[in-house]
Amino acid sequence: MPYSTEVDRKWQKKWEETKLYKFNPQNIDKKLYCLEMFSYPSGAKLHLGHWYNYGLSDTWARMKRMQGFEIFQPMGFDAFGLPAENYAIKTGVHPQDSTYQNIETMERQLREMGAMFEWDHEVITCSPEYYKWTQWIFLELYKSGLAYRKEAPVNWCPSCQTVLANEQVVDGACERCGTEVTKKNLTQWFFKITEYAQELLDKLEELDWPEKTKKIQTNWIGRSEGAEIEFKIENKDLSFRVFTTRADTLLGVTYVVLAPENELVDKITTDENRKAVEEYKEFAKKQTEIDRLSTTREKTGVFTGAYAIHPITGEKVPVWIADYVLATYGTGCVMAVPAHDERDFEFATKYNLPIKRVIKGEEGQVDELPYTEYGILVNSGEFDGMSSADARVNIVKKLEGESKGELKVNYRLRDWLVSRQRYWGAPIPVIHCEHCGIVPVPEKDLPVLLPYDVEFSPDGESPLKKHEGFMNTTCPKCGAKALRDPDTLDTFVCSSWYYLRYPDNKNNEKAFDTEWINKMLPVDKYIGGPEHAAMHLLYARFITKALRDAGHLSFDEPFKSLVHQGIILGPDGNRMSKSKGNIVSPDEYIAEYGSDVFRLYLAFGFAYTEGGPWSDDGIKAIDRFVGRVERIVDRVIELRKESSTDEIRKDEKELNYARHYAIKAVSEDTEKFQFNTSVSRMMELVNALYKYDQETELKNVKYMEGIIADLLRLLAPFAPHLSEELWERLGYSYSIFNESWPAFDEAALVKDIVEMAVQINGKVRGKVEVPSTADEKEIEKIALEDKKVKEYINGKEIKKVIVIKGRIINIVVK
RNA sequence: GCAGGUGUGGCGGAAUCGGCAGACGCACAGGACUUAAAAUCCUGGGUCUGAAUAAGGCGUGUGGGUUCAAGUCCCACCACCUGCACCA
Repeated sequence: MPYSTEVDRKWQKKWEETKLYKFNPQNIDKKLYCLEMFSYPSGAKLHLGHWYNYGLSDTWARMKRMQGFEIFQPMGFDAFGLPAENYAIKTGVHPQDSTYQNIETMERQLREMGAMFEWDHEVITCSPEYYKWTQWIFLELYKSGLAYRKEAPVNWCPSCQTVLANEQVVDGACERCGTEVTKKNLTQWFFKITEYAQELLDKLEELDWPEKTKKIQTNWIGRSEGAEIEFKIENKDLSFRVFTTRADTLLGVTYVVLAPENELVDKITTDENRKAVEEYKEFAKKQTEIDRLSTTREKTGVFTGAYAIHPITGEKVPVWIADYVLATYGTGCVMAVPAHDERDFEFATKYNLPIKRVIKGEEGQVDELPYTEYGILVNSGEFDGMSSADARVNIVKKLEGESKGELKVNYRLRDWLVSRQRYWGAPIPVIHCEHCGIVPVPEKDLPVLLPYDVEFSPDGESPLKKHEGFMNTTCPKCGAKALRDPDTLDTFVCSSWYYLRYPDNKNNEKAFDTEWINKMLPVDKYIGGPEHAAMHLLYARFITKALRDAGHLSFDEPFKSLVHQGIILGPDGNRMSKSKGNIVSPDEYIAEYGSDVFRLYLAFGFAYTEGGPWSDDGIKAIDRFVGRVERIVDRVIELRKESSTDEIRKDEKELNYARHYAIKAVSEDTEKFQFNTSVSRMMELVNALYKYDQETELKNVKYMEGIIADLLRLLAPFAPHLSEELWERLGYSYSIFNESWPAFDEAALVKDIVEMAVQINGKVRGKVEVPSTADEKEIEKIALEDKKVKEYINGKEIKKVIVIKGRIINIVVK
């Protein structure tokens, strides 16, 4: 039958019945773990982005299979999370019901894609069998001291009366109602990812990841080398430390600034200044995200009335508070050097604080204040004349002797806030007991089940808090009445370990078997969107390292090699969105053309990592190409009945060249996820076959058929159903995916005669044919004797002749 | 503001280490087949000057540079995109 969705269904059924793609653990030595970022079942359907990600990853994996690898390619669902809950608030449909319904639809669509997914290994993060182990991981981290609780400001929407996740804050406003988001202090759970900051940075080097992504992580971790320097408070037994990268400017300090939230503030504020300080703290707290993000905003602050003692000069410097100092970075205190820092300069100018130059530029350099470059120290006593680079070390060394300072590395990375005051997530498995404090739920009592009958309309409190049956429990330690933790885990926790569960998803005893997982992991190829560069990919790396240190696995990095697919835009060149009405939905196209045509278009129409605008004409072109392949297969079947030769003549050699050129290029390009050029090379091979059919009177039909068979082997990963169908039509045995990937013959790629361009003074003026065996001298001779070339060089002096074998001849004349 | 990326025909996009720019395809034009159309098959093509299958000029965001040779390397700039954003 001609290619259609019927063909798709026929082969999907057969593949499933014969369990063709089932991973065989016996072949563990050839295992290849190919993983795509699993999908979030919020929309009811699979969208184009899923197809682009999964379809072409499957193409890559299929080639690898044919090259002899044992492929493990699982699929699952990242099923907890806010969209399902928001949908529930809007429509009243329970998140669990809508989620499982969406999963069902998406599973069906994923099957229709015809990928090799191991459905036996599916994981769904909202199922108790899965989140039991998410909770277990939380407890493992708690045991290792990597999970802790502290009060922290969280995003708060005053209109919805609820806490928002960072992703829900769009440009400082609530994603749902547009109200400006403020901060609210709540006691929250954190994972101590900062403890791994250095390793997360160091190990990036050895990963086969896009450089861009590594750069994003490097910036996100934000390592900064500097020093901590201690200042004492005048007349009090109190001190604080500042973090600075410019210890060389220490002698230029004219005041110091604490973050308004710093706990020292209350202790040092004088009575005269207390009112102003309290007011300012209140003002700082009310700052909305929008205000804070505004870069044009003027700096504000107030004097506390207290003075600090300069650690070197012993001078008094005023202590201010200002919200340009962040409580969460460094020590939450800074030394202000207005002469050499733009922010301090602006602040000092506004509040009439002294400005003292301590660095001057090199001779002749413009060094107007604020001068933030390195230079030579002045006004710095014993350090005068020293370079900034030397001074920033020497000054700290001097302080070190008096234990008033030390060199220090700081990171921009913050600990990961994992608790959410939301319903649709994994409950945090701890119990709060009046007598024993925080008590982890014993492993045997896991999972802490998420109850179904919960009122989840938002009113600022965790929905679980209102569920008495859930909240009330007994303390596992002392047996007294106790309460459960009402918060749920950030969904990024669920997705930070799913790749560990896939290979051992049925394990009831453990999250995974250590020995087995050490064989199956790390993931050999991970494919997904670049939007996860900082969050998911960093969290997953952290969880892997934490579990390694807890003794549960023995590898350092979860994803050896990473590829990001690009984004497919609407036909108008804009990002697809409902409001723009430019959404392309895969289903209609698949119904019309079949899933292979759809996949093949995705492969051919875009540079994989770039993406680009969708085009209906493009998919039609692929439909035509598929027709051409089908017709040439039918043609050769017909030719079997006609007379044939066994000779390998010039035409056969030419056709063979096209074959091996295609094999080589498709192998190399597909390996690199360059699907578009791979398809181009197959088109060229098809064109060559048509030419042979058209122009060669008496054909070597056997030879032609052999080349068509190779074409189908190359095409199989790109158009699995079609290729399987045509393979069968040719009478070959099931399945084409048990065939091995064709190898190319270097000898077939060597032509007897090659054409080379001849340049005169860098411009192409002619072409010559030279035997491929000719050496440079001979090539030069042939070129110089060429009639056309002679005309150009006639009467001119030949200065130089450059011959690049197989490429070009350049004759320089005067 | 800082960091990174991109810029190539009417369009999607190719071009390994600096070596014939525009592979492959779309759209377009011409031809074959057909009563006709569609489909199919073949041919053409960066652009400008030329009747031209003659010859030549100009061409990879802009301006310089290195080189026998630059889309590719170096310097400066422009536009768009992404990430971070008072990080001391």
